[in-house]
Amino acid sequence: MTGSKVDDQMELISHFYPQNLLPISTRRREGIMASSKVDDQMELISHFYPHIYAQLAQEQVSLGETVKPRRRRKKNKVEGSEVVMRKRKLLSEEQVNLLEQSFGDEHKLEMERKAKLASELGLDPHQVAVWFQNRRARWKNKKIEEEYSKLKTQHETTIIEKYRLETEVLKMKEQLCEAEMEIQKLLLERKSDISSNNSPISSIFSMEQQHFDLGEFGMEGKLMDDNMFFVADNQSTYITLWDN
DNA sequence: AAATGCTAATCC
DNA sequence: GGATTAGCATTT
Repeated sequence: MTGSKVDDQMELISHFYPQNLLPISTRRREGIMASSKVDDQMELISHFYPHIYAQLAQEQVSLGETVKPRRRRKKNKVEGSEVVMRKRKLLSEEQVNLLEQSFGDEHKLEMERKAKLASELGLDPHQVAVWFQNRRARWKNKKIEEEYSKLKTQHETTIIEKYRLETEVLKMKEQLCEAEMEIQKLLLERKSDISSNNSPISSIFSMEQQHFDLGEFGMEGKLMDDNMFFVADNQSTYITLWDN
């Protein structure tokens, strides 16, 4: 890696992440490189002691170093022939905790709260704003997913109930069909009996049957003739014959 | 090491 | 504010 490339990189880092332009950066410039350890150190400081980190950053600024937070540039962008890589640093657990706590209180972020949080966390207020924006998006997604799975289980139980009811209807139709067939069968038997006996046609098909109310049994009955009794309740149909 | 997940940051 | 990108971590 050439020196100028390192410089270019530093320029980019400071461009996107002015807060990274601190003590260590000089060492990098001087080619001592192996930056990862030093970076890790600063990262640790920023992660676990955001206040101290913020303070350090503030000192650097007041010492006159040109660390103006310029507006961030985008992603992989071709500048001349160079491909610019965007850097990204995760927030520390502590920072996230405080942000979460704050988000729990109120999803919206007014200027005052933003500034306060930013200084407490040692972050750019813009970062805080972005965090809240993203957090709201995540929250909304979660809500949508919750609503979706709620509707899904609701739909599933409805489908099951529908199936159960359809089965019940089928069963009842079958029962009804059997009962009607039984009636037909018995009526036909009776009819042929009567005609073979050559006896006068009884009142089976007329409206003159005597009507009984067997309320005590929750049934209704009709006397068909001397030894046949037609009973119907809401479950099934019976023909009761008794010997004389 | 490819796939996947998460999320900070960017763009519109 | 929504959609998207891309860096980083974790999982497979």
